[in-house]
Amino acid sequence: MNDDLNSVKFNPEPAPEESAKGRYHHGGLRAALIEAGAQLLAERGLEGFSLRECARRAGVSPAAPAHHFGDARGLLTAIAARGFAEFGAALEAAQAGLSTRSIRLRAQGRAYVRFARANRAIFDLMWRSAVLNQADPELRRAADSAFATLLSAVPDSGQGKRNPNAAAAWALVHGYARLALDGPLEDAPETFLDQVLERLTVS
Amino acid sequence: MNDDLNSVKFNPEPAPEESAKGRYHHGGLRAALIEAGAQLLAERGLEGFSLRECARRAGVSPAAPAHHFGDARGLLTAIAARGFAEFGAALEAAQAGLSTRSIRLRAQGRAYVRFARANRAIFDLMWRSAVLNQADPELRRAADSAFATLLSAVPDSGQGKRNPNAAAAWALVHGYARLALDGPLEDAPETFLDQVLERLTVS
DNA sequence: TGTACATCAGTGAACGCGCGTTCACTGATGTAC
DNA sequence: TGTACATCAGTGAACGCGCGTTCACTGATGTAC
Repeated sequence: MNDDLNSVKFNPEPAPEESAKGRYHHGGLRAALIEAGAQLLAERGLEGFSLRECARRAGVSPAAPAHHFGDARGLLTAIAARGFAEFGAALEAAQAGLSTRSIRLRAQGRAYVRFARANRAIFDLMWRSAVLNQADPELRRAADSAFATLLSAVPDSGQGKRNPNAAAAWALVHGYARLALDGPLEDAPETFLDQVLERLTVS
Repeated sequence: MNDDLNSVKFNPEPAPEESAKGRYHHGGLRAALIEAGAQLLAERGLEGFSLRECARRAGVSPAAPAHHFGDARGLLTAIAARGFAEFGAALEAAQAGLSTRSIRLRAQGRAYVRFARANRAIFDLMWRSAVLNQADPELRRAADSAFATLLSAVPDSGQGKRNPNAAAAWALVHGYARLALDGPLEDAPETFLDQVLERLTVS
C-alpha cells in the first residue's frame, strides 16, 4: 500500500532515523506499533492480538503503547483507520480516469474485492465495530471518505439519503467480498465477479 | 427458534428432568452448555466468550465442558451448527408454499436478513470460520443444507457449479445483512430491503 | 428380583500462562533566557 | 553560544486476573448374570 501517505498521516513528526534500534526514544513508535499490530493481526487474527506482543515486536516495553494509544482499542482503531485510508485510496485509484458511472462502479467493485482478499485481517478488523472506537474522528473520516468514493459511482435514483441503488451495489460487492473471504466463494476467479456484477440493475 | 428440533439434534438422550439442579449428573449438560454459550455470546460477543463462564452458567465445574466438547472450539462449533440449523429452518419456512422462484427468493432474502438481525451474535459466529472446526460433520451438514435451501430459489443459469445467478443473489442478501449488522444499513426498514432486492436481475 | 461391577459424567483444587495496567523512575529533547 | 529546566517518551518490575487444562477422585447409572 501507500506507505508515504500513511506515515505522513500517523507520524507527523520528521521521519524517524533509519536505525532507531538501541535508542531510548524510538522516534516513530506510533507508526511502528501500527505496523506491528497489522502484521500480528495478519498472522494470528484478532484472537491472537495483544498490546504486549505489539510492544515486543516494536522492541519496546509493555507499557509504552499506552502512551500513544491508551489501550488495545485505541491501537486497533488506528490500524482500522489506516486500513480505511488505504481502502479508499484503492477505490479512488481504480476508478480514476474512467468515464461512465457503470464502468467506474465495476472497477471499484473489483478493487473492493481485491483489497479484501489482499488484506483480509485488516478488512475483517475494519468491520468489527465492537472492538473499535467508532467515535474516533480519524476512523470516521477515513471510513466515510472511502464510502463516499464508492457511492459516487452509483447513479442517484433521487430517493434521497436512503438510496436503493447505492445500497444494492454496496451490498452486492460487500457480500461478494465476505463470501470470498469466508468460504463459499473462496477460490472464485476475478472474471466470476464481473459476471456477478452484471446482475446488478441500477438505473 | 425451534427448541424441540435442536434438543433432539444435540441431546439424543431422553429429555432431562425438569429440575436437574443439585443432582450430580446434569442430565442435559451438552444442550445446557450450548444454550449458555449462545447467551454469553449475545451478551459479550466472541471476545467475552470463555469455557469457564459457560460452565459457571450451566452450574457445573470448569472441567465439565471438556467432557462434551474438548475445548472452546468444539463448543463454538456446536453453537454455530445449531445456528445454521435454525437459519436453514427459517429460510425453509419463509419459502414454504410459495410458487415462483423469484417470490421464494425474495421471501428467503427477507428471512435471511431478519435472522441475522435477530441473532446477530450467532450469525457473526457462523461466519467466523477461523474459530470453528470447519471439518465438523454436523456443522457442515447444517450449513450446506441452509445454503442449498437458499440456492434452490435461484434460477439455474446452466453454468454448472459456479453459478453467477446464485452468487449474485447470495452476495446481495449476505452483504445487505452484514451492512445491516455492521453499521451502514443498521436502521433501514424491511421495505428498503425489498427495493434493494428488486435491483437483482436473475434470468 | 438382587447384586457386582464397569462405565460414564462431573468434581474441585491446582498449575502455569499471558495478559492489561500501575508506578516510580530515567533518559532524551527542545525551548527560554 | 551556553545553560537551566520543563516536558515528553519510554523503562522495567510488579500486581492481580481469568483463563484453559490437568489430575486423582467420586457419585450415579445401567448392564450382566
